[in-house]
Amino acid sequence: MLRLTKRTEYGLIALVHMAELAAARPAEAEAEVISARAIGDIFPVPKRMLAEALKHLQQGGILESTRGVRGGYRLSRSADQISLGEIVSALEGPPTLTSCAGLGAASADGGCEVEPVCPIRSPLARLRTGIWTLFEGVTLQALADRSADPTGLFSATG
Amino acid sequence: MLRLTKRTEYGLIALVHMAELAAARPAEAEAEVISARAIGDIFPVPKRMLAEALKHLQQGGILESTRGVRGGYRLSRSADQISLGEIVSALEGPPTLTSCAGLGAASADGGCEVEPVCPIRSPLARLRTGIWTLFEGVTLQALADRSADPTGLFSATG
DNA sequence: TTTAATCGGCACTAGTTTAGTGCTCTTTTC
DNA sequence: GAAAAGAGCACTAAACTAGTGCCGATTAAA
Repeated sequence: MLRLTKRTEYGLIALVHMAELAAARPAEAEAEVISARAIGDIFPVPKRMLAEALKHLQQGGILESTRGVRGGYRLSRSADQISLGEIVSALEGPPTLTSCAGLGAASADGGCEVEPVCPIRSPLARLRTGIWTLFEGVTLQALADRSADPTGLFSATG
Repeated sequence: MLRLTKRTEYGLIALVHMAELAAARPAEAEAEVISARAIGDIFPVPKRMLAEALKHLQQGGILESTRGVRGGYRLSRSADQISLGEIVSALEGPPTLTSCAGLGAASADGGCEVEPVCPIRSPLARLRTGIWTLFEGVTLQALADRSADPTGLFSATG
């Protein structure tokens, strides 16, 4: 039912936490790394799943990782340069909405039977674009700013 | 990954088809019923699943049904009075986005461990509202109008 | 140089959801 | 009464999700 996965939830929790840490730091200070373990100690989430999410975020270019003792993760950019669309895309792939409405205009996994006569392909593709635009317009910064006016979240939408 | 179910796809196909039939009819004419079989003969979709979808739409108050020979379904209102939000809600329940972010502000299935310290509950609830607003703003009429300007779909968003 | 913390990759299990089908009952027209 | 159509219940198989286990690679520190 249009639901995000747990992995995405955990990833978002970690990212928002990192963004809050960044906001509390003086602007000139370099971001310090924080380990998956440290985040897992703060929030009662399955640590392995959290690590899984962080790994995906690193592969998606949203986090930078440092290995070894004292290693960990940090945001690869400032929080206002990271969009929710990017995050969700890294954690569970771009939203497809329907099996046939992939991002490329063409069909999907082996071809859809209905496609030649399908009356909803085009409208659903437009709808998918609308959702995507919504996600692209929300920054990690906006997510982390708890005092933000709700409508402010979607200011970049129209 | 933010995907609609097949049942929803089939339901949407049927609804868009009915809306197109309605558009081709003179305004004063009463809508004729069309059977699940007849729709299934037009579009190559599993007929039973289609029937399942139509049943849900009837229960959701979007379609009216007539039983018996010559029975079938028809739209309970004109296509511009039916929102995509209603349709999706009837076919697969309202979009929840996350397990904890139900429509009622309170928690969900048995209580979330993270909730007391969760940094994303509020922002995700706002995001869910945004998606929901998007869905509410798209009418069946707009979905059925294939020549519509893509941006026209989302005119009711901002 | 050894140890321990940390990320990185592969694989596995159990539970839930989704897709699709079968059967029977009720209603209604012919 | 026969046939067409919706309504309801239950079932199976496949796919996806959540979560865990294990081990290798890297690196700072003792």
